[in-house]
Amino acid sequence: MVSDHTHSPDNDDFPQEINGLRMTRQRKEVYRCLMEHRVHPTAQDVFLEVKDKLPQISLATVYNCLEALTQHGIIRQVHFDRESCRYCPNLLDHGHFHDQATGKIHDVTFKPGVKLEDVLDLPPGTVVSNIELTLRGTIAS
Amino acid sequence: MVSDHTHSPDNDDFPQEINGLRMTRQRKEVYRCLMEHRVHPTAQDVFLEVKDKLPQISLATVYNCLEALTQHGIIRQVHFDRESCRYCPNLLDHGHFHDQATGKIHDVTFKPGVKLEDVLDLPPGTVVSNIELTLRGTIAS
DNA sequence: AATTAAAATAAGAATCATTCTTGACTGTGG
DNA sequence: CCACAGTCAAGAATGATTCTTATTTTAATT
Ligand SMILES: [Mn+2]
Ligand SMILES: [Mn+2]
Ligand SMILES: [Zn+2]
Ligand SMILES: [Zn+2]
Repeated sequence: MVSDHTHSPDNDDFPQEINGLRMTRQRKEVYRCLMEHRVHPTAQDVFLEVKDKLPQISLATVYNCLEALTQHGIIRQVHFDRESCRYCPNLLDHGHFHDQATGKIHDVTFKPGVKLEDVLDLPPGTVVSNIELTLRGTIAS
Repeated sequence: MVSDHTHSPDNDDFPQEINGLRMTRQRKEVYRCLMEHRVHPTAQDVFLEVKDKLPQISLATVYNCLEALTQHGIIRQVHFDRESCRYCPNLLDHGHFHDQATGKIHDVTFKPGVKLEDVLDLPPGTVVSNIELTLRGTIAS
């Protein structure tokens, strides 16, 4: 990994640090990949994409980057059954709809003003720290 | 697998067949385990429990049984991130709350009359065939 | 510019839940 | 009794993820 002392093209307009996490070249590219395409890729998908920019990157490093970004609340994991994890840079409360016809995954938001407590029969005193909502189906044309 | 021609104790009041699936001794015990405890066990959990009744059963057979029961709509898989699958015999629409203090998993039902379309911003024409709702948190005493 | 310690990366090995493969067994009906 | 279809057990294979370790990079200091 040859580094340029003066003005590397990766020093773009990109912040050097997010949420206290140092944004290395690898982390920047991984994050940029998620932000640009927003298709909820797997680690493998990200790996193939990022290799264009950083040919020497390894899959393990992609996993490391995704883990670091996740731990610092910059992105989130998305799970579909036991398939490979997918990653999402949308930090707003939302669920995921898997279109079984196209294979695409769409973000799904709650209608404005909706709170889970209004809708679910939770035991009194329940404090919910995390929600994962996954839908599957099709979209009629 | 010694079988009793006359009146094995497993021929109880248990149906010979559910949803077109022949209920063998192994499948009966696996299903009974889920129905009796209702703690959303993993395949490994079921294996350890069922071994009391069928000491020669293998983990692979437990997986086979759980798969057969799932395919015939008798039980359902429950996923928590990428942990081992868990299994649930409650066929009503419901989600799962994972109490992070106790580690226990509780079924969570929707309040009566609630429909997803009332709550989610789904693209028009969306046909939802499957929902998975997972919550994590704690219950204040 | 050189020195140093801490953090990050690359490469491959290890892990482990799950699935697959294969050969043996069971029960039913002819 | 025999053939057939359905099941089962045991272990091998798979594959996503994690771990290990040596190397490289970074940022801070002389
Ligand atoms: Mn590409
Ligand atoms: Mn037991
Ligand atoms: Zn998303
Ligand atoms: Zn349940």
